[in-house]
Amino acid sequence: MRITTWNVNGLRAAIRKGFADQIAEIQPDLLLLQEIRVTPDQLDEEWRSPDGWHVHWHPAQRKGYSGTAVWSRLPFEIVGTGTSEADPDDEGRLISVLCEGLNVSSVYLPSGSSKPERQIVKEAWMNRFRSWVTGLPTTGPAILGGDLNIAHTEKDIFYAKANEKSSGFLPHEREWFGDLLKAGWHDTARHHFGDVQGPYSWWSNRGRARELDRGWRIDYLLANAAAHSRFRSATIHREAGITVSDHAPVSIDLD
Amino acid sequence: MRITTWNVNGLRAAIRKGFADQIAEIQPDLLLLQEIRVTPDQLDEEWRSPDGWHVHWHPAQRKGYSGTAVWSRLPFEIVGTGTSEADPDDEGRLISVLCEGLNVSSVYLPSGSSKPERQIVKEAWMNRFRSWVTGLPTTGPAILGGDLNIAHTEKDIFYAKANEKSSGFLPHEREWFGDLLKAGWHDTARHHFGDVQGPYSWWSNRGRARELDRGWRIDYLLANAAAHSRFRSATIHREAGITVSDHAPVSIDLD
DNA sequence: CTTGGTATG
DNA sequence: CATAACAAG
Repeated sequence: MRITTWNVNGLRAAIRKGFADQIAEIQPDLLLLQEIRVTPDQLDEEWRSPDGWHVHWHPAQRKGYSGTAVWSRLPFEIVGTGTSEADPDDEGRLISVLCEGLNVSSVYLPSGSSKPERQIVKEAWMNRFRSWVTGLPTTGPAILGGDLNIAHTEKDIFYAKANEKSSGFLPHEREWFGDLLKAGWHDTARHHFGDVQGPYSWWSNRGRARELDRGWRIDYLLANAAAHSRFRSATIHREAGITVSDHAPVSIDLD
Repeated sequence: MRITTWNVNGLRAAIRKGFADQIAEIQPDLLLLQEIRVTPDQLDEEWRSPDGWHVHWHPAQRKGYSGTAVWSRLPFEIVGTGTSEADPDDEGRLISVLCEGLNVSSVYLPSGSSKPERQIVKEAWMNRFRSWVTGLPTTGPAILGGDLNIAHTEKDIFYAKANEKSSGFLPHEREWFGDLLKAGWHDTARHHFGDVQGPYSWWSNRGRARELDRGWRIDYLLANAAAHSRFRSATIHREAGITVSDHAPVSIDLD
C-alpha cells in the first residue's frame, strides 16, 4: 500500500493547478494533506466528497488558514484530533485515523519563521506533540506523516550554515526531531535514500530556489517498528508538485 | 487639442494590462485619471515622471484607494484640490489645473453602491461639488472631466427600469446632474452623439455586461460655454479600455 | 468580478 | 513570492 503526505499550500489553488492529475499519477492508497486552507463547505461537492475516496477534513477555525485532511481508498475510523483532550486543535494540525489496522496521522507543525511569537507557539506545539507521540499505543503499526517544519540534519537542507539561526533548523528543533528517532520512529525517506544530500521536499518561492534545488526536507513519513518492518520504498515526487505547491508530495510503499 | 478622461481602476493593474499602448493610440494632450489607487512613490520612476509629460498626482491618504491625476503634454499650473479650503480632499477626488488658459479638472465622485454610509458620503460630496462648481470663475474656458458615478438619463444606462433605486441612477442624483447642465455646463458626448441609447463608458465586471454592452455612461467631459464654443468632437474609446479597466476612456477634441 | 492591502507562510 | 480574507467598487 502507498501512503503519501503533501502540504498543498491551499487546496483550492492546488486544484486549479492540477492536484487531481498529480494524485492520479502518484496513486496513493492513503493521502495525508496539510495546509488545506479551506473548510469542506467552501469546496464543490466533487471535491468535498471525491469519488472513490473516504475523506475526513480537519480544517482550522480561522478561514483560509492551516488545516489537515486524510483521504483513503479504504474505509477508516477517526482515532482523534489534536494532542490531548485539553487541546482543541483549532488550527486543525493533527488528525489520526485507523485504516486496515494501521494507525496513520496527518500533522502540520506551526511555522516559526514569521515572527518570534509564532516560534513560541511552534515550540509549545512541539512539546505537546512529543507527549502525544509518547502516549501512542506501541502495539500495532503506525505512521506519522506531515510537514514538521524542521529539517533534521545538514543533509536535509541546502544552506545549512546560513540557516543555523533560522526557525526550522535551530539546534534544539533538530534535537527534538532526533529524539523522535531515538524513541523508535524511523525516518523512512532517509532510510531509503541513505546518507546523501537531500532529497528536499520544500523550496522557497523566492528567487529560483526550486529550479536550483536549494530546498529543505521538512515533510516526513515516520514509521514505528511494526510499520517499518513492512517498509519497501520511499519517493519524493520532486516533479509532481512543481505546478501545484511549494512542497513536493512524499510517499512510502508498505507491504 | 484632445482631452481624455479615464477611470483606470488601479493604475498599476492598468499598466500591466497595456495602459501605455492605449494612451499611445488615443494621443491625448491632456489626460485626466481617476481611481489611480497608487501613490507616486509606489511607481517606478518611468511611470512617476513619464517621458514627454507634465504630471501631477493627487492620491488618497489611504493606500490603494481612489486618487486622481492630471497628465499634460504642455506645462500647467495647479489651481487647487478639493472643493474648498475646508475640504482636505484626503480621498484625492478633485484636482484642477490651468493649461494654456484652459481650466481643467479631474474629478472622481464617491460610489454609493457598496453601503448606505457611502451613499451619504457621496451626497455630501455632491453638495460640496455643486457649491464648488458655482464658485468657478466664469470668464475663461473650463472642462470638468471624470467619473461622476451618476448616469443622467435613460439613454445613459442599459437597465434603466431595474436601476431606478440603484445608487448612480437615483432620481435626485439625475436631477443633480441636470442642474449642472442648467448652470451652463455642456455634456459634450451627449451633444456629439445625440439622443441615442449610450454609448456607455462603464460596465460591471460581473456576468458578461461588457460583451453584451449592458453599461452605464458615468464618465463625462463637461464644457462651459467658452470651452464648448471650441468643441469639435467626442469619442468613447469602447475598445481601448477592454483589456485595461472596467471604464472606457472618454475624449473630446477642441479647436 | 476585480484591485489592492494585509496576514501568514 | 504565493495563498487567501477582506474592503471597496
